[in-house]
Amino acid sequence: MSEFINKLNLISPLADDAIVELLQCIQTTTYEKGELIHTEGKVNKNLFFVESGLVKHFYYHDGNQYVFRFFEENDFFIATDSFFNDLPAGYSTTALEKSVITHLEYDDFERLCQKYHSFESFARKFVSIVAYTAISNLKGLLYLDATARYAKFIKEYGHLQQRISLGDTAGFLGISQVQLSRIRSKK
Amino acid sequence: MSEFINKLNLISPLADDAIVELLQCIQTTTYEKGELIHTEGKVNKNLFFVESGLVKHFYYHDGNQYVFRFFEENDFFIATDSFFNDLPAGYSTTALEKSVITHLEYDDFERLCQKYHSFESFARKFVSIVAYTAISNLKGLLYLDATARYAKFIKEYGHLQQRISLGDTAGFLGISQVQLSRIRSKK
DNA sequence: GAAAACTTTTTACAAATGTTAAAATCCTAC
DNA sequence: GTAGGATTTTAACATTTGTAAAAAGTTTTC
Repeated sequence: MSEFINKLNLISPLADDAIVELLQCIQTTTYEKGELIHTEGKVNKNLFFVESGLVKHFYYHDGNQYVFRFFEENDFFIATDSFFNDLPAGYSTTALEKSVITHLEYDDFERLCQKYHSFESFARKFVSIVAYTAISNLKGLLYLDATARYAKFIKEYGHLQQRISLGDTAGFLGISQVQLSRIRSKK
Repeated sequence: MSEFINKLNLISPLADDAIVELLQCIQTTTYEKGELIHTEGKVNKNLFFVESGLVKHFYYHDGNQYVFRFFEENDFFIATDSFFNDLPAGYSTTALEKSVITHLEYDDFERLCQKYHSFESFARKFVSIVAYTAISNLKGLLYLDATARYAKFIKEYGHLQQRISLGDTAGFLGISQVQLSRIRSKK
């Protein structure tokens, strides 16, 4: 069975009736390596969950690709602009490996929130985690130079190092591949 | 009367009984220019609201002061680490001008969430705004150089330009005062 | 297993930003 | 209105990072 419900329950325990209804709403899809899960510029209000595999949020600016974040097994992700503000997504999400993704449509999400207080509580906790993670990342970007950001990346995402290319790592750090290669070779 | 309730109601309408109880919980304090509202390293789980004035989140790294964000009239703010995760605050907040601040203690916040579904809905919306704002800021930091970040700052905070010093602006942009001065004089 | 495609490293040079210190300007208190 | 303090600008030089292109290394495909 899907890990989706377990993870969700772990964040904030759901009432039984909420679980029953939730189970009827979720759907699971398999994406091949390189396949897009949602696309920049299009509204996509789903809540996604990575059952297995690895995905990245990315977007282009001046011809360079930047990577917002990676999501691995048991991570939730959303297209922030769409989910929170009904806007076209500011980034795409693609599978870096063959990935199995469960998703919940936003209309169902919102309905569950209104119908079940326990689901609304989960929703708040979930959004809190999104906010907290974003703010933590924000802090590092202001004052760390590329070398320090790379060290931070290794500390936080070290276990994924083998699965993420140098190009994607550089895109995540906001530096050029050349600079990252220099940093790697330095010590 | 405090604008706190009005702003809160605007984000997500509250049930009457929730408003009555909420009004009994909030407190208002006046801070002089330069006074600390909460301090880095200490847990502070309050939800704050700026009735009037201007404040900044800031912290030090390697002797340089960095500014997370500014909050003006009608803005909410929190010490993120504490509010979401019970951790010591990762930054301090200080008044840049004489400021009137309303606050709600976290225990009251949490109790109101559990007691009133309408308050939990507000809480989710509020946290959504926090998350969305943080992620929007995050995107800019990755790929914009200092000149472009300054342009973005002027666009978003232009109305506050007269009230924010060059030093604080540089701290917000994550660049040295010298570099900001160069950018300003360039055109 | 060889060719093609892709990824990573290296080199050389240019542009952006940091650091330190001094000069200029602005503000405030008396 | 002036002295002293704070803020902002300018200058000179060092360091970091970007860009472009080539070389080296890996992986994929037939």
